[in-house]
Parts: sequence; structure tokens; C-alpha cells
Amino acid sequence: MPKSKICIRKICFSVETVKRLSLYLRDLRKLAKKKIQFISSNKITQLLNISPAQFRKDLSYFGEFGKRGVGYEVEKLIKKLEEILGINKEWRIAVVGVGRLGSALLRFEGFSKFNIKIKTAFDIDKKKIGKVINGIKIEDVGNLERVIKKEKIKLSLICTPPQVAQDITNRLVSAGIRGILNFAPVALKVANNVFISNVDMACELEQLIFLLNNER
Amino acid sequence: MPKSKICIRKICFSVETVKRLSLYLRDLRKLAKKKIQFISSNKITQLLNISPAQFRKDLSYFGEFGKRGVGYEVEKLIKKLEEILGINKEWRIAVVGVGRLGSALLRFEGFSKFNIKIKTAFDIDKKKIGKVINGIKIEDVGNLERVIKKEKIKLSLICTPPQVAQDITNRLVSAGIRGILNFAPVALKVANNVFISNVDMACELEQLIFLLNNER
DNA sequence: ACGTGTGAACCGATTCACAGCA
DNA sequence: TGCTGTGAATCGGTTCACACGT
Repeated sequence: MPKSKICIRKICFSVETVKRLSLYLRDLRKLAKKKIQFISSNKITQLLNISPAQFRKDLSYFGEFGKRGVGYEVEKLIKKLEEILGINKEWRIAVVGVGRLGSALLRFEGFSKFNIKIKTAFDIDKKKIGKVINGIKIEDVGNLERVIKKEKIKLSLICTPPQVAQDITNRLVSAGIRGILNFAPVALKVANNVFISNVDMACELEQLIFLLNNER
Repeated sequence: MPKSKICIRKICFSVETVKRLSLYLRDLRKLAKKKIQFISSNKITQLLNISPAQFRKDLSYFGEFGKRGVGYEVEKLIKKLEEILGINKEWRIAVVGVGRLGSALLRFEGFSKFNIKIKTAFDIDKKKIGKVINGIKIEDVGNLERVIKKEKIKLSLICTPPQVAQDITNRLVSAGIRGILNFAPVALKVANNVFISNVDMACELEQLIFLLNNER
């Protein structure tokens, strides 16, 4: 599989660059809280296990944000990154599947810093439908298309059992969803104008097991 | 093959290879359930968005498991992968932080297929300590070192707030933990004989936002 | 003929190293 | 001097292409 590349104005970079920008932003905000005004690529990357050259290269795809001999102005760079990442406006998302994980995500506070707002949730279980968790009403999955279209939601999390994840995906896409964060342990098939990111906790743990098991 | 045994330690491959092995295993098990006996690299990778060459290369680091002209015997390959991945024995793990996410993970069934068993959980909240979730007793985080050492646990999940994650990490490592799956949004510092894998849901979502925001 | 296993070629991401500027 | 920005060099993972075995 060829790795998907992102090209903006003839400049190409990988999704890894984008993930790192999020990490930079998170640390810059911590620095801002500590009232630190300037930071060098060397200092900030020490906290992150990333090379200073990588940091500078990542930023270079989007412009010149530093002052030679000085470093980067923390507040200014935060603004720039928020702009680059597209989180200066609110992103409304849906959650499909309000089981253990789904309901944990409905209460997850970590999204708000990126201006992500869970707007609606769906489940098939009659006992859950109508309930409100953390201000989010659980809808009947039968209404999925209608609600997604009405609310013009473009992003969704999938926390369903794996057997139904592909079907849900198809329905989400036909309703206008363009990005999916998938927690179900299956590879979803979508048209190539739909973006998918997978979070596979069992595989991540398995990787650690392999490493421990093969030391030396 | 005599070659593979000797060379496995000299041959280098990435953790991506290991993650893919987990994916292969998952799909092979599905095929086994459907009573499919043989599968070619071509067929199995169609389901996974991975190239056939990648599949063969990944396996080649560990030996020769296929029959030329035929493909791979499903049951046999499952056994081999379980062996390679080190999940022919049970792995006992700990969970630190029984908040929304932590308690969802205590109930998560997806680990069992990889022979992963959550043995113990820790929290600081007196109201949670002593409770039992899904058969797992929540211990006082004050007893972390003692329990980890007593149970000889080598793997842990961290689901604490980010502010305390580094402190918990230090304590886990000093108690003998060698692998950490970190859900807290911070970069943890550890000695290089400790393995860390990060699951950062906000960054994953942010990546999708970026893609949607920069189309065309 | 068919599909694996694998060295070689390729390609993209990371790092280097230094010019350029405060 | 100090640190950024970036073309060039490097490094490593993926894919190619074909020899080999069935």
C-alpha cells in the first residue's frame, strides 16, 4: 500500500507531520501557561523525543515562524498551529456505538482543546436510546442518516462491534461523513475521498508483548 | 529453514511489521472460522489494504510458512503467528487510573484474543478502591509497587490524568514494569529498556480534521 | 502454471550540515 | 554568537521482479 501523502501548494508531507504538529501545540500550550515567551526547537523537542531538525522541517512546510538566533514566540506559534490544524473553528462529530468505550468517549474531555465537540451519539439498544450522557442525547441508529445530514456532521467515531462496523461505515459515508476514527478491530473499506484513522488497542499492546518477548 | 533461525536476530524489521502480524492473525482466525484451509498472500491482503509483497516480506523475517503454488495453510499460520507474537502464553497486565477510559478498558473483551488478561487496577479515589469491575479488584494506588512486584506484572496501561502520568510511569518502572501502553496525552520519559506505545485519540482525530480542512 | 521467498531497486521520511539572519 | 530554514545526504521501509519449488 502506498502511503498517503498530503500535498498543499505543491509541498508534500506525511500525516506523521500533522500528528506531530498536534503534539507541538499541546506542549506549546503548557509553555504558555508557564508564561514562557520564547522557545527554541532544541528545547521544545527535548520534551517530546523528537529531533530539533524534525520540528523545524515540519514547520517549514507551512511557513517561517521562528526568529533566527532567538527561537519561536510561543503565543504566536500556538495561533499559527491552531490555524494550520484547522481548529480555529469548531468541529462537530458523531459517535456510533455507546458501549463501554463509546460512553467513555462521550465523557472524554481531551477533545475540547482541539475544538472538537461531540454533537450526537447513536446506538441500537432501546434501553440506551433517549438517554443523555454528558449533555449528548443518544439517538436511535435507525435515524443515523437523517441526523447526520440535518446536523451536517462530517466526522464520526465508530465504537461498534466489528461485525457491524462496515455497514455503519457505508451508512455514515452515504450520509455525508468524510472522516472516521475507527475503534472497531476491522479494516474498513471506503472510497478514497473518505479519510480513516484506526485506533487498535489490542495491536498496540501486542506490539509491546512482542518486544518484551524478544529481548536480547 | 536453518537460515531463518540464525538470522532472525540479525535481521531487522520495524514495529510496523509486528502490528501487521497482529492484523494478519485476526483475519486468519476469521478465515479459520469459515473453514477456509488455504489462503494466498493476494487474497488475504485484499481484505486489509496491505500489499501482497508486504505480507510475504513480513512473514519472511520469521521463516517460510507458505507452499509455493498454493498459499498458506490457515491453521498452521495461525499457530506460527501466535508463537511469533508470544501469545501462546498468558500476559498479565495492570491498569492505572480507573476513570471513564480505565473502567471501559477493564471491561474490554478485545484483549483476550491475544491472551492478555487484566490482573489488577489502581486508582487514587477512595470511593473506587475495593470495588470490583469485571472481576478485577481496584487497588489503592499507594500499593502499586507492592502489588506489581508480588504479581510479577510486566505490562501496564496508563489511563491517568496527564499531570500524574510521568510519576506513575516512574513508579511502575521501578516496580518492574517493562512495557507501557499510554493513553495519557503526554510524552513519557523512560530508560531505553522500557517500551512505550502511545494511544492519542485527540491527535488521531485532529489528523482527520486537518485532512478535511485541506482538501483539494 | 501458480504463488512463495527474497535480493535489488525504489521511494519517502528523517537527519545532516551549513548558509543566512538577528 | 545562536538558532532558524532548507537543500543534500542518508537511512530504512516498501515494492518490484523473478528465481524457485510444487
